[in-house]
Amino acid sequence: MEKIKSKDYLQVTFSKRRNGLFKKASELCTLCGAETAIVLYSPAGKAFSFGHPCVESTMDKFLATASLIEIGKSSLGVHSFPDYHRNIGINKLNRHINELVNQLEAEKKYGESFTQMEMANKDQFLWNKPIKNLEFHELEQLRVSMEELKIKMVNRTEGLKRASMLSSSIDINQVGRTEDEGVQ
Amino acid sequence: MEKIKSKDYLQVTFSKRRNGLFKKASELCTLCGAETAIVLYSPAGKAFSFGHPCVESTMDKFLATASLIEIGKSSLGVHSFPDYHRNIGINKLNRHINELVNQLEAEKKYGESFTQMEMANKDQFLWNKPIKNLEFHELEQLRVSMEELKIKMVNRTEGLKRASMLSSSIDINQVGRTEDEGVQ
DNA sequence: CACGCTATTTTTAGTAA
DNA sequence: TTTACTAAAAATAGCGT
Repeated sequence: MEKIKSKDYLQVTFSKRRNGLFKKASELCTLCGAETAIVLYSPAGKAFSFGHPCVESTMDKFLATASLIEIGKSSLGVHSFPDYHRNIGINKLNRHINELVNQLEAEKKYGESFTQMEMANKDQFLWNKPIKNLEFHELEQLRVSMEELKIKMVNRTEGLKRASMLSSSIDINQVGRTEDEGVQ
Repeated sequence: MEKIKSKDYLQVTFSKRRNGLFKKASELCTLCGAETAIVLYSPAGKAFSFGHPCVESTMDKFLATASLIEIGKSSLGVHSFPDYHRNIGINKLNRHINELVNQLEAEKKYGESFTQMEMANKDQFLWNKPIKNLEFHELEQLRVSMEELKIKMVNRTEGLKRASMLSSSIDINQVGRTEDEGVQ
């Protein structure tokens, strides 16, 4: 099976097979209640997408758990391209993946508390005033607030560093995790 | 076509059809040289992915252009589910998309400078020492450093707020863009 | 690009391992 | 979760509109 050379046939084939692929995906969704996200770029550079319940939610879920891992770093390019369905080495990778998932979940928590800190903090007004204009007791309050933030940030960056160091040694194109995270 | 009830058959069917889907995708890639990203969550919550040249690059490309739009918000659920292949309303959406793309590019910049600030700042040692142990001039330096960070953070949260407000008014499940962005 | 048509190839359900 | 087998169902190429 090779790349089609005739531009006309290429377009027609792409169009047909795209519909076929999306139909298969939709059948899989209805039949199994699976969550899906598909992104497709035509040879002309046009984007098509399909998702259930929607592209973004599924992608987000994926990015939230597997994200920092450079999944498929050299993945389906060239050498392993025809081997998408093989089942070798998956088990070997599960340890790494689980580590990463835990890593990332911890990371996510920091991220959430961090965001809350940014947005909804009761000391928000302190952060929005020029420091020059603050009274001394306000300054002290801000200092405490900043120190809290500092801790969260340090933890967060440490988490990121650890996660990225871990992930840099992994190279996969298909990942199955074993437990957790019920659908919905 | 309905959701399979028997758990055993559901698993088998999912496994088979997942392979079918990935095979179709890989054929589409070789035949047409298309870029692809597929993410699948099994009914058990297990993640599978396929991508060419890799999941991340294709996703990134997609997210960079269409991202914060809640693509397929009500997408393939119920009403529009069988209409995955329709091609209506694309032009109407392009304006929104362009707005969002600009929004996101600005947003991305803030995010990057913010991350740099966190991680690679030359004052990093200040952030890693207990505040109690800092000399006065170091404290002053840290204060400046924090004030800079504060500005970035405020900008960042403002950007996020604006972007999410914009995106909440859009609702599509398939997007074709008309110009730009040649493949590769 | 989308659609109809049809011979041919491919995929799938159902079953069992 | 995967594989093997087979009859039945579906997708596709190649053609034309």
